[in-house]
Amino acid sequence: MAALPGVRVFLKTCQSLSCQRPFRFVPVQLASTGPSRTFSSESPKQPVNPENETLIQSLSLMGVDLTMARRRQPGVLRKDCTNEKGLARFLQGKGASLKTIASIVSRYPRSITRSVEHLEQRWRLWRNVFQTDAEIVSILDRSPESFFRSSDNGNLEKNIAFLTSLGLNSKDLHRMLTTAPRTFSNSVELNKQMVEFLEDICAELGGDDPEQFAKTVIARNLYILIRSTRRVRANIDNLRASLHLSDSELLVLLQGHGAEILDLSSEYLKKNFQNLLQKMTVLGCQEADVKKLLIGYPMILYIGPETLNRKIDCLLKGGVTVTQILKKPKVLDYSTQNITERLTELQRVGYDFSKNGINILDSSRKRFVAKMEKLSSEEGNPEL
DNA sequence: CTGACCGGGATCTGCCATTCTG
DNA sequence: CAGAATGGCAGATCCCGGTCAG
Repeated sequence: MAALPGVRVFLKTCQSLSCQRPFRFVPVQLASTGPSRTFSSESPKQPVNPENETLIQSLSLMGVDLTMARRRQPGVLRKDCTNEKGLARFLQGKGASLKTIASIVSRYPRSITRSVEHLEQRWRLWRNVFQTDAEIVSILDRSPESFFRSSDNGNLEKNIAFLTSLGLNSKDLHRMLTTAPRTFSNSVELNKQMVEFLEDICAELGGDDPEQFAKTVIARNLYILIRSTRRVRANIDNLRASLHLSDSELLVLLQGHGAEILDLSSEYLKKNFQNLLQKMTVLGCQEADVKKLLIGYPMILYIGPETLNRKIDCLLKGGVTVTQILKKPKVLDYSTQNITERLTELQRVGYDFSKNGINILDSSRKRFVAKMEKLSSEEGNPEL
């Protein structure tokens, strides 16, 4: 937990921040020497500590949304020493537009407290994973917090080393830092906890290669490391309980597509499961059918109750049977809109699902269109 | 060539609560 | 104590195409 006080001290001392003091604004406080005065007049403790006017102006000039910044990290706006100019120059040098920079500072004001040395070091570390500055800029634009929330570069370095040591290759790391950049701001301890947790799960379930297991789960679900072990555990427990899975069945599921739903909010997962069970029961399915469905296609739990029901109803109305859905649940992967359109088109040409199956619903748009063209032309020349 | 099977790619932040630190 | 750092949460799919057996 105690993450290297030494590193932090070091970083602190080498920050060369530009100091802008609102020299003449402070005295208000200092002047209040008379104890009685201070006591009575300051009762509504509005300006405990006033904002740094010079800083405010500087930010304003940069186009920073002060209302937003104030709402997010009011303390930053009161600081005497900040580095907004250095930050702006630095980011510009990396190819960020002024608008992007303003947006970054608006959304994560603390970014202006980082020194250029610190920024350069952090950037270098990110460049271990990314090939270009542009990639990093686009992520900062998306999620400034991921880059700036932690000032601990040592920790970041250790994270990269740790994640690499798990056997994640550079492609995995790249995807991870792209899609779940927060992972790299977690303390290594936190990330280790999750990995150990996964390894324990594997061992508990009688798996023989916990490390491989953890790696597989993480590679399959890059969001795992920004979730709490509590959540992941709840999801695993729920899956096991609701599906009545044996240890080995569960192990297989988690290493397979089951991994992809582990990061869902556990309440959401539970709700979706209950809805699915109910829906399928109403449609005449046995629990065993549902279990098989889920083992074969866990991603179905990703779909919210309303969407799922709508899709299923839509398919049924279009002439698809429950049995066909059970056999080819991947058709639920597509949007209701997409499904509806295809069903309509298929109906128009008299496509027979009972004869041809429903695989046609699970194909890319390009392939579907090509197929439809063929069907229509055959309709035009019946002798073919 | 065709279709079934399968895996992969995109996407996922912004806020609040708690704990640490000077 | 203020501010910094860190942990945790809610939100909620869709689509494409390589490959291989037939």
